[in-house]
Amino acid sequence: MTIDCRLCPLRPLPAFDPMSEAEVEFMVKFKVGELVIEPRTTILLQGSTSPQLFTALAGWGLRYQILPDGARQVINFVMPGDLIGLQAGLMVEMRHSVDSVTRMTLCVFQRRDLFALFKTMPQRGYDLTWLAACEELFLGDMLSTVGQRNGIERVAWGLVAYYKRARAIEKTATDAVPMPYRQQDWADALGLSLVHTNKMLKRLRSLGLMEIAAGSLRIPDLEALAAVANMDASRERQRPLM
Amino acid sequence: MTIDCRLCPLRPLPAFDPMSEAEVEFMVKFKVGELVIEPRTTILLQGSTSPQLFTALAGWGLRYQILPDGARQVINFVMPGDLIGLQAGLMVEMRHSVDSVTRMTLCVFQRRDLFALFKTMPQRGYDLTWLAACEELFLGDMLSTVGQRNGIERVAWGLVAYYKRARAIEKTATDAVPMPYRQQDWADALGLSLVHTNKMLKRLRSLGLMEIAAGSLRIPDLEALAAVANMDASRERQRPLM
DNA sequence: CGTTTCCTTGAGGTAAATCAATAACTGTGG
DNA sequence: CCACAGTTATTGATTTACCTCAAGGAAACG
Repeated sequence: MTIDCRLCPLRPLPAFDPMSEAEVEFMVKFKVGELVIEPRTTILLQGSTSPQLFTALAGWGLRYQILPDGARQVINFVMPGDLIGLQAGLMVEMRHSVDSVTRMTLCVFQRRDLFALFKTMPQRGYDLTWLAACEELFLGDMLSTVGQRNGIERVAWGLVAYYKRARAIEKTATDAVPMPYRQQDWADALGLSLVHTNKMLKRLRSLGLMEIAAGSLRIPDLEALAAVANMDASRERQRPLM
Repeated sequence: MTIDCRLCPLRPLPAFDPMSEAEVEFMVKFKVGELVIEPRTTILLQGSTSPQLFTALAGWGLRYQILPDGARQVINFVMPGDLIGLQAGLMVEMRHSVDSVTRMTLCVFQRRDLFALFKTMPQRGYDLTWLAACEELFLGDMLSTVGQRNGIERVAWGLVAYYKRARAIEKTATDAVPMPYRQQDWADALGLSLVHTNKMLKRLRSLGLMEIAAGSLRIPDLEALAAVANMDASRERQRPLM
């Protein structure tokens, strides 16, 4: 039994653009099923091709690339509402892998239906491009962080960006967001060693700027942490949901 | 006097996907003009909005982001055939700037015509998404480089990636490609200091792996340089041209 | 309750940053 | 054609932020 797009629990969230009734009806047909993935399982493998693409409906994942020498770069943290596998859907093969971290539920779409989407529902094609542009924008910020910020700034930046994104898809009013990721995941995302990441986190914690406990992250003063991160204040913008 | 899309000098190049006659005819109407930009001039400014987007028809540019503390991250090197300003076209404001490095000629498109493109020429909408996905893919590789590779690997990786891309749009059969960028540009792209970049370049040069002289780059043995870079051999894939 | 995984902390080493100064270009006007 | 000013490239000396190594402690897990 799968969730009907008409009743999608994500769409009403503040993170996402509203969708017309016609678009929702289209998505109902576009969605061919749901996939439940166990924790720490590979969803898409670097170098492979996939006949499907997905939207994360629930659960948390990890997008990463492995270099020939075995080093891992975490590209981003996959949250509910994120599109997975656009590369595989459009181009020939994936250049990064996607793993689940918690148990995940994915909406499944067929790659071969993708062109029909552009043809019969241009608004959705436009949204898809928008989504790809969002991703590009985020990766640009990430690149600036890893390329130009020092250790403490990188960690602070990562936490702020993560927190903002996670808050926008949380239904609850608490100031804590889920944090199912390991310090090693953060280290690989920020281009730091595990040890150094740990020390920077300790510093931020002792400054009272953040708290990670029991699988959740709390940031009492987002402005203050953003100041440490050497980043502008910018609120999370609404984006399309596929 | 502007170049007719039907006679576009870029489209026949091996770097780009072929285009149907109907698509070319569409582009003729979509293109509203040409813009000639002097060297070292800002084309699009971070934080601004633009009613236009562009395709680089000739010349070389630089896409970069400035952090609050003034640090500059070069996002990529803009070459002929590259789309400029998709972010500004889709979303509200640019999160990075684009500068010319040499004199450039740009094809100009209207942001307000963008949705019509999706509506009347779905294939072109699809191509645009593909292009955005290409960009995302590149930024992922760039992120892995800056996050995981050391100095010598970064410089080698940068040169190989640049060379492959530049070769695919060169008409000549020489093994040299234009190199109008400064070492400072490379340093800001790779997340290294100018001094260290210089030392790594010197090392690669003394190993006979590359040669930069008189504004052009020569790489006698691409395989060898790629080996230093800790990267897989992968040839440049054809991509859409707007 | 033993085993594995993850987090934490200290010590020492190193790649890369910073500082500083000179050399090689590039373009401009006399 | 040369002198001059302003970039850009090169090199050496010194410092430091971060990495690696190593080992103990705290959860998590069957």
